[in-house]
Amino acid sequence: MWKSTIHASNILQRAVMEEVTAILGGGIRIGVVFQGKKVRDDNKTLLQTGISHDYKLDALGFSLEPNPIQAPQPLGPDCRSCVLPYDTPRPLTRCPSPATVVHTGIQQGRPDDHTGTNLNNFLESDHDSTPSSHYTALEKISANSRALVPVTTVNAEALSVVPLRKTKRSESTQRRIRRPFSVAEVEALVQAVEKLGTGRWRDVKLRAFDNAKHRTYVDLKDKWKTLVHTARISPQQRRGEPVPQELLDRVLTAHAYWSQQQAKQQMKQPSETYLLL
DNA sequence: GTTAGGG
DNA sequence: CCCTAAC
Repeated sequence: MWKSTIHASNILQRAVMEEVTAILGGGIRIGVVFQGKKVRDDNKTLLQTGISHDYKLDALGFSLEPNPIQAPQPLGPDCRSCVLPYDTPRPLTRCPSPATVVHTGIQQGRPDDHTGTNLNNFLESDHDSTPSSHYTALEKISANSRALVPVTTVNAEALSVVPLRKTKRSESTQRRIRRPFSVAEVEALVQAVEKLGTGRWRDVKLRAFDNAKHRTYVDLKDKWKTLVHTARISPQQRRGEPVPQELLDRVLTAHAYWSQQQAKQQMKQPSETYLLL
């Protein structure tokens, strides 16, 4: 009976949680959340987002984020343990960079590229172990610092229901910081997959990202999944540093090749399971 | 520990 | 990215 209530509260709770947790150290920002998804103010209108002012307003929520200048900064390279012992709503435990200030001009352009351009055996091994790098914060800030607040009509009810309770994972595992793949990394991934296929991520990792501590084979597998998707959508729908079309083409080619390859292998070994039956 | 997929 | 069922 109270399903709808739970739903609404979950959305807001999660929204607040995510914002307060992942962006600490970022700039002050008021993000709008719709159906559990943050609404990017990129170039999409509320309408395009699905929010059309009269219904589903209960699915709208907002989130407030701490100002970077005020955000605590007594954190060292490893701040995974700076969490409050109590069920506080996600304390400021990130490792933001104090000196990092919003570069109002970075909007779409990413300050990312800092990775060597040597494709063959690039492999970054240093600047990756420091979560305090400003990239994350900068990205978020530059991405959308223009606070938009069309949350006027939000039901006071829905808001009041927000548990604002303890955040799961709080004490334990801190969500890893976002690290967009550079074109160089994509190049290495593609090259490795073309050679090893899409079912040996462990090997792909060892082959092309052996010294990239922050890239696990699961990450590579996930990245490949998004690359295939990216290659299929229109260039206009893609985000982040554009990946050379040439690479995306190779992704589709390799994906098609290994897909058939995988199908053939399953044809020869229908699993000895029922050979035993 | 590694795969494979959904969340 | 995370979470995890399967293996």
